[in-house]
Amino acid sequence: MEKVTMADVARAAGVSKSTVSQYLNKRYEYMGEKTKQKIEEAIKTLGYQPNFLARSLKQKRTSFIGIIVANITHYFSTEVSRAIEDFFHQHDLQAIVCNADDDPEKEKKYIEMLRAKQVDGLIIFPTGQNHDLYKNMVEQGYPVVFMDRKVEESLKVFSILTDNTESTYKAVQRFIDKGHKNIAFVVQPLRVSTRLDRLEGYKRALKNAGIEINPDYIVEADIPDMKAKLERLFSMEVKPTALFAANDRAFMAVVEFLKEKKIQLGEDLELIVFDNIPFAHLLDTPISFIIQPAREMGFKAAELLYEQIKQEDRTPEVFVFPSKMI
Amino acid sequence: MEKVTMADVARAAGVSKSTVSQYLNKRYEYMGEKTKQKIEEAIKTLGYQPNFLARSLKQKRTSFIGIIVANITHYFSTEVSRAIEDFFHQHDLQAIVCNADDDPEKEKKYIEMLRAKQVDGLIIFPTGQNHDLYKNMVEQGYPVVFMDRKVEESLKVFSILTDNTESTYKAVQRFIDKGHKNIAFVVQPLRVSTRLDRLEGYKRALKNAGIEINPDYIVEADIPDMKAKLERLFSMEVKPTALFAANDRAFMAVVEFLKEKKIQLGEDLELIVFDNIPFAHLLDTPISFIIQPAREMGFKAAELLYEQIKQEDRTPEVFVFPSKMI
DNA sequence: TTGTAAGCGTTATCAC
DNA sequence: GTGATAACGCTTACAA
Repeated sequence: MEKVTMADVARAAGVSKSTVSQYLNKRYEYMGEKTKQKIEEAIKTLGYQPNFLARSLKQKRTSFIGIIVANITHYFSTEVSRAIEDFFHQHDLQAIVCNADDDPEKEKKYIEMLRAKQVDGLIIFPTGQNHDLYKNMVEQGYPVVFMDRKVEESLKVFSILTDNTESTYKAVQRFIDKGHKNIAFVVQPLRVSTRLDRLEGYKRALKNAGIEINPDYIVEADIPDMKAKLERLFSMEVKPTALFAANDRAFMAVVEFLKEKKIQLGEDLELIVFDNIPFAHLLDTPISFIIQPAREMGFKAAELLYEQIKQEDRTPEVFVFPSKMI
Repeated sequence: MEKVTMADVARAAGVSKSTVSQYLNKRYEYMGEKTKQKIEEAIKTLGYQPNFLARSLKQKRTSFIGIIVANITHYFSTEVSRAIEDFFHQHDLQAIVCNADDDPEKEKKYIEMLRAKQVDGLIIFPTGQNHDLYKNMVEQGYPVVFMDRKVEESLKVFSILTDNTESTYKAVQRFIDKGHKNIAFVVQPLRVSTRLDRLEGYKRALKNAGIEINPDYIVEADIPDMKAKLERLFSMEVKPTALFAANDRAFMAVVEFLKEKKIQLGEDLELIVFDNIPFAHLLDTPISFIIQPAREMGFKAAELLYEQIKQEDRTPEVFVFPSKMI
């Protein structure tokens, strides 16, 4: 195993550790040409590999940043993460992606682990249940950016969101314009702000059109239970003619259900989904998607985090990126 | 920012650093109950968070492992990575995923970076162009497992592969059984073993059936150039009636092309793809997929790496997981 | 231009 | 049971 250390190189080159360190950090302004060469050679022959851990300990930065995703199975999350990774790769930082799996305990564990391992900052898709932790980080001035979901208003933090209510409102409006009256809304448990905001948009659109909100048309269920609830929805006397899926996972559940029941998309039912799915353009079905500008959002988050890491002070702000329907 | 260190806790609790360390490592066999409580209290009031970096430096392990993926845009890669992450999560190690983007230079950079940062081991989807580096790691006894693609035979390493040639052979055989004679093979540059092996299976199947291999039916191109080459393929006098896409990216390019040209899948052309794609089951098109047991492969790789990390010696071996067509 | 020595925050080995 | 003290491998004043 590797054991060659800077001291070995120094010895081999007949110089001191500090000189080697200078060399490694490319500070050869005032370095003798021969010293430089001797070091170079020693490194080669010994096969020396610097230990960044030791450096990090000293410098108090690891060039790692963490991304804690509430649920990685949302395509949106992976798109955003990828954008963040790309940004940091350009700045020679490495992103570490952790999946909290919608579990606040796991989220907590990850936040603590990453902080213990001294990552330089965190971008979090919050589960929303760890306010104290969030607050703690913010108060300590630890670089952090929240993504996708709101955290308690009182926390002064950088957040990146999309216009959930607005976009949903417009989409449902579209259904209404087309003459739909029986519009279903399918969503996972309303624990998080995105889902609540989208529901709000749905309700507002109906209200605005003078359509009564029928609670039976609002299907709230965990993915495993969704099928059963959909079963109930589609066995109602007055079946919905349009359906809004509040995210990609809900959408998947719906499509699977429809396939099974042989309900024809476009004919028996119109569908709008909040979120993009990979290869959406491959489907030649008449589904509309509300697409968040994932890459832009990711880049912005990365940029905001990077500024904090570089200690460029700036008051926290919430950035809202509008989504587009296609 | 956080600055509370073990020394602070020790001082506050009126004990020595070593005792605190004992406490943190849950070695309270021989620890006075009151000392324990004093430490506990000091930690609480100071809000002490241990610094794992320092510990890692001392213990020479970081509880990080790296995954270097040749190209993360292959769905297979993300499936495998996820399985690996899951495995290590159970063992309290964190995976760091890096995307080499099919670029050997980038791969090299990542390998060096991760090793410099002292990750405990590496699972690599090799680009294949960094033999010296690979060799170097193996010779130094650094824990490493190769995934998906073969590296030079001479290297005695753990590898996880699928039966590329066999599976392709069978698939093409199926085309032939159905009466197809003009079977195209679409692939990205034949730089890597998987693609070569799949091509080998294709050729063998044709040969075995006494069908002459027509080089014009073998489309080898980078994704951006693929469209042009497909254009050429489908403007031949004798158009292919069946097409084998050597991976998901090639498949995507093909489907886009077909859509544009309004060529009907199933009617004008039959399609088999090597690789799964997300939501494949949503498509109600008559496409066959050759699916690698990604999770199993990932778990196996993780397990093999973990054994190495735990210093459980074992001679390197190549594991071949059969794929299945659906 | 190069060397000395003191950290960085832990853990580990011994004494006591 | 607990505490000095020396590592771990590097960076960084400060000296020389």
